[in-house]
Amino acid sequence: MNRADEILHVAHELLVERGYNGFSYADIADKVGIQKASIHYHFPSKENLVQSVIQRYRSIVKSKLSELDKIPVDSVQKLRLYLNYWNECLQNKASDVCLCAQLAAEVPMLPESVRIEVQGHFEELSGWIAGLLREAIDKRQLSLSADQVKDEAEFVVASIHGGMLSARTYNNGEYFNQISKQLLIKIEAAS
Amino acid sequence: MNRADEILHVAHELLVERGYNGFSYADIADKVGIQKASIHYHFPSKENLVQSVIQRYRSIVKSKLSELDKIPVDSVQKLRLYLNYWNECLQNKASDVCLCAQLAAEVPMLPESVRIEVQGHFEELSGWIAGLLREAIDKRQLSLSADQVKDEAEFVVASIHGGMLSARTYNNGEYFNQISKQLLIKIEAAS
DNA sequence: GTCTATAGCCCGATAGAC
DNA sequence: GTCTATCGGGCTATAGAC
Repeated sequence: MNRADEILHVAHELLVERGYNGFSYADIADKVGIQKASIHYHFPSKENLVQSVIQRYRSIVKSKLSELDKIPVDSVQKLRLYLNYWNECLQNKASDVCLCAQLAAEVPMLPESVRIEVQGHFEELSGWIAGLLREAIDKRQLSLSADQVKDEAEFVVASIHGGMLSARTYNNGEYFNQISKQLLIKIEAAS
Repeated sequence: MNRADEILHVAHELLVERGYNGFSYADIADKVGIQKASIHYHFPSKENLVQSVIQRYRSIVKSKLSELDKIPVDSVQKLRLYLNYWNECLQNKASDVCLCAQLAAEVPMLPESVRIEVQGHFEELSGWIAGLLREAIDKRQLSLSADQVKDEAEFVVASIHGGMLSARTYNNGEYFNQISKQLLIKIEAAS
């Protein structure tokens, strides 16, 4: 891992833990073991750095979701695998939420380039979930009309992000686990 | 409204918009039309000020919820009224979310006294919703076992807070409206 | 690429006059 | 209660040596 990647990795951790306004170049420098000024060589501004962190995150998410898509299981099971991934993260550390769910709280203050990336992730995630729902409808595993799919997908996204917020607030990943179980029960109830 | 209340009111607005790390005494001073130092006379530290803002918020919430409890409608309708309240807030301004949902994202960084207030609000809200669910079960409007009530209430809280996050991210209160509609559909489906 | 040094600004908080 | 002035420190960012 080269120095730029190292900085992106540490910045990601700090962003998830503390948000845009809650971390500084000094924090990164301490963790990486370099000086503040060296970070500016790789990423000229904080806005640029954070945008790069999110772009990297989004590309990782995209590849993980397409890996999920390749697994030969039904679409509700794919959603279950996505929820399990976050459940494992949150059981280890209750504040280890999705980067974009974390930054969503700061959206009104974020530089525009960063805000656009956060919105982009939300759209991509709800788009992926909408795809799962359509697949389940086609296979008669779900009885939902086509014009309800988008709203249902946004509901699923909101429940997931809200579950992360609850786990973080109570400092207990088990809240996310229970909330995601309730979510799956409700989705499967519409079958 | 005396000066202390005025400061609390403005600090609340700034906190909801920008979070704990996103606003300063200078911001409050500008909006109220006084000097920074004057704020310290009323609230010696930022931690103290924010704790006071949340305590005031929680007491207002508590009185509004007990007003709702007095209305002679069924419990699902009470939840609908709670959701409608937030829906109106978010239609006017998509970033006008619950103070504690906003601060939840910053929980790992908050001073302990503030974090405790945020957790307290979460518990109180989910407790109120659990009460509604039990009432509906007693009246045979909902078929849910007693040991599912707490998880169901936490799920409702998470969906609401996640809906606020989505409205803020997309800068569009309509997202909250749709998400809260989906939530009510799912709750009523279990009847 | 990384360093030291520093500019320029904002932060929370305090002292003391009025 | 509110003011002016200021302290000590943190912030992002830049300049320039190595």
